[in-house]
Amino acid sequence: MLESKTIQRELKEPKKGALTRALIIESALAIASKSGLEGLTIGNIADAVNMSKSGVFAHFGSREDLQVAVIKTYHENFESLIFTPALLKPKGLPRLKKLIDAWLKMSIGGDTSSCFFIAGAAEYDDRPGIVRDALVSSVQTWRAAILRSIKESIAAGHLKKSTNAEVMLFQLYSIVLGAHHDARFLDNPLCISTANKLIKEIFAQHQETK
Amino acid sequence: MLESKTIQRELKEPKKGALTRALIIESALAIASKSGLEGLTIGNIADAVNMSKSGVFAHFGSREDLQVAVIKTYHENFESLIFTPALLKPKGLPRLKKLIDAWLKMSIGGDTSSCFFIAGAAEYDDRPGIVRDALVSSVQTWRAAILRSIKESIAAGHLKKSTNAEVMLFQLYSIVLGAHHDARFLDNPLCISTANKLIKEIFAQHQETK
DNA sequence: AATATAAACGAACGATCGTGTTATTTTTAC
DNA sequence: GTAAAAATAACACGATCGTTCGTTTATATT
Repeated sequence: MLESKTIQRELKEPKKGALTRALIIESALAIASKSGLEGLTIGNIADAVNMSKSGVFAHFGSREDLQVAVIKTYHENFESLIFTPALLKPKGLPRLKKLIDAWLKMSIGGDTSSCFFIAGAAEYDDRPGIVRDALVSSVQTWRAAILRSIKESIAAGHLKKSTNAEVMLFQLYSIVLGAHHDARFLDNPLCISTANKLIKEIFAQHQETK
Repeated sequence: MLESKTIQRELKEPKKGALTRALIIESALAIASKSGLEGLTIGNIADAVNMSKSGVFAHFGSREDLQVAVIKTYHENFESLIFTPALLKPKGLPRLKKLIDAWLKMSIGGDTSSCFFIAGAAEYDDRPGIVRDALVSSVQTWRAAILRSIKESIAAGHLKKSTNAEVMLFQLYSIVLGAHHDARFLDNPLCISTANKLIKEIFAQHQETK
């Protein structure tokens, strides 16, 4: 139509292809959140967006490239949902607490969705390839962000100097993994409060004047 | 009934079928340890044992039943490798430490193998069916054993009375999950010593006279 | 040795997968 | 408005999957 055409021109040039590509990824994200990255097939995505398999396929060139694109988008969403909001908190312990808190809350995800960084890690821990590489890269970025915040907390005097940042990262990360495990596999929702309690303990442990 | 007759026969002299069935499971265990339970196919098992697909299939009736049989066998191996040896240690903290220590050591598994209870949990946390049910059942049995040992430690005065056994179970379990994650996904072998250090800390934390 | 039962095979099935090839439609550019 | 370009569809391919079926070979019983 002429109208939409004009409007599209006015809004710069988001070509049609880029739009449907984004739509495909969005739909793929929903599917993968429910069935894992390995549950993604060209066919079920095509069904979800009412397109032909070849139509979907043409946007990415291979299933693996599509999976990587999904991971990349998830990574961006993760940053704007978890990381960026935490930057509003003051550097140091407040920001660190916010990072972990928001992540824990999101990683379990009420109904069917779960955190890619956790679910994907298990899915691809023995499956080499670009999908695993993309996952590892994202997870390492996320871990580096936590680590940085821990170190800032130490530098700011919020945590004691003797704290080993890497060890504390492992502690916090393990708790979230444990909560994910208990919630998703064992269907035990109680674990959330347990995880919160333990996270609080970890912070306290690293604050004690020694 | 016919069943009891069959059972009696099997108990007397193990027919050929039972032997090859055991051989198939053994081979399937090796494959699944490397590629996960979902990496098990009738085809690759048949190749591994030099049999036809239909020959392998006939022993189980379905792929799912085969997977369940593999889990059951793994569970038995786990008990005789991790659980039973720990019973030699005196009830209480020594036995608990042995349980966790042996499990951590085995769960990472030098080369390619990983713990079914951990890898399987992630694989089937959103895949209902008899395979998931078998996994959950095994994991719950294992967790119950740890929990019991924690409570025995409290009763024996090795751990302080105020210790919440379920919370401590969550702590220990999370550390092992974290070690598994770091070792298998991030290829970071350093995590083993970190995990050991933290497990020691957890024991110490629950020993403090408060 | 003859016979009955169990075990294993080989081939094929229907389904689904990722991925090409080719044609058609839709969008963009002039 | 028209031509070039991009997006999508239609169709088919080879591979692999779990499963079924009829047959053959091995084992056990009498």
